[in-house]
Amino acid sequence: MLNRHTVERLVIYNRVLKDLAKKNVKWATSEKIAEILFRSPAQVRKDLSFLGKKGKPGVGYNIRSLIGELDSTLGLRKTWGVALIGAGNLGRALFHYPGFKREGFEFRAIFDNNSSKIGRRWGDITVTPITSLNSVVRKRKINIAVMTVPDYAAQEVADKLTAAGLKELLNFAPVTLNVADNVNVRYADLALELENLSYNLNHRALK
Amino acid sequence: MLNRHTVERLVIYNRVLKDLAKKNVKWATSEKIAEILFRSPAQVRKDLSFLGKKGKPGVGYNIRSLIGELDSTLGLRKTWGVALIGAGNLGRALFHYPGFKREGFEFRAIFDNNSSKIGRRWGDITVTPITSLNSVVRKRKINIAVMTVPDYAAQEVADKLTAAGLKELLNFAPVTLNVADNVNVRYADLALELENLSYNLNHRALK
DNA sequence: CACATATTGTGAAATATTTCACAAATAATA
DNA sequence: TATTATTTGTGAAATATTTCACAATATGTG
Repeated sequence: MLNRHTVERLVIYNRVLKDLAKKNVKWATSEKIAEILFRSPAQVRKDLSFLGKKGKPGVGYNIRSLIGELDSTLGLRKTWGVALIGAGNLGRALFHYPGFKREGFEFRAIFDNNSSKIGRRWGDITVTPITSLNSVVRKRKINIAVMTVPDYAAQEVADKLTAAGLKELLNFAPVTLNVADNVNVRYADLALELENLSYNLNHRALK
Repeated sequence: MLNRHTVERLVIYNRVLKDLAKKNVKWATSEKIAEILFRSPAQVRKDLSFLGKKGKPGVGYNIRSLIGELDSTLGLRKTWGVALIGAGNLGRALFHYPGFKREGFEFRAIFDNNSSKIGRRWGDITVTPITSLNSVVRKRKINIAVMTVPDYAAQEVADKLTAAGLKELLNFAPVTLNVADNVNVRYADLALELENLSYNLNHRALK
């Protein structure tokens, strides 16, 4: 089992390699990859070494085979079922985000408790109240939940999702969720991202 | 100058403290804060110690004064001007995201080169072609750019933004940007977030 | 084939980050 | 006021992560 930081980097190597493949590049050295990502070649090699011996000394890594290996390790050869919880503006944007389908993530359900939204159709999916969660998760093989609910609702929604057996959550609500150890939450807190930039701005101003 | 990881945590402490303040809690110990965030009390204390001595032994931290200190350090007492580059679905969702204004981030310009979007009004802001970037950045005091442009356009847009003097970028395009050392980029790559979860799913399946 | 050149894979060394542990400081109690 | 309970702030120790450095391996050339 790889640690979180390594996986975060593998995911990025994969993207960079797919970019290079699109440009018809066949081979890349650890130095080349490191240069694109502003990292050290040693780190790239150590990270990639977790995949087994895939590089050729004197030559580098074969991009196609490395992408294949990364896709396997990262679980990107499969299609995963995604449920969207919260049919608001942000939910809609994510639902239409092209990057998801491309990597095998398929929205299969949309939940919202707002009666003005229930029953509406987004593409071929109907917005459903969250009371139907358990059966939908089972029937449509949902693996991942993307939470775009208001902050006050987030913990309760997370409880329901995990009770329904979901273990992988992507949370856009600005709340730290309290979940069991075997549940993974990734936080995409957009305001916090800006606040990090704000610190830099402020620090520049003070200099 | 604090390191990136510390700032990332300060930003989260600030959010947690504001939550507690909303619930009328007046004091919090490092242990309490750590518990909410699943971290160690020692780390909370060490992080907060960068603000100077703000805690009271035997009691903990006064939430109001700590929030004030964090807001100052993080630059959240000021209002920052934000430009949105890319008037698509995701851009629209971010534009309406309530968390930004609350913390003093104000959208003051929207750029898009798509002629069908130029001239449209979002609230009281008109979508403008990116050719007007330099003058708008100056006139409307833009400090931060939020990039929701397609991946193929991202580097070129980043070049223009930095040429216009912007040094803080929040990038939603799935591309590693090549920028000068004095420019900060934060990446919000939504597909990568799902791919991290995918690794966990896959690993569970293999067990 | 011998030699030169390039780059991997990986223990060991160097850095960075986190936790420990405890003296100092505060408050509550008698 | 003395005593007890807490909890901070912080050097030192423990962990974790990254980089170094080099033997091993692949390719190209004459």
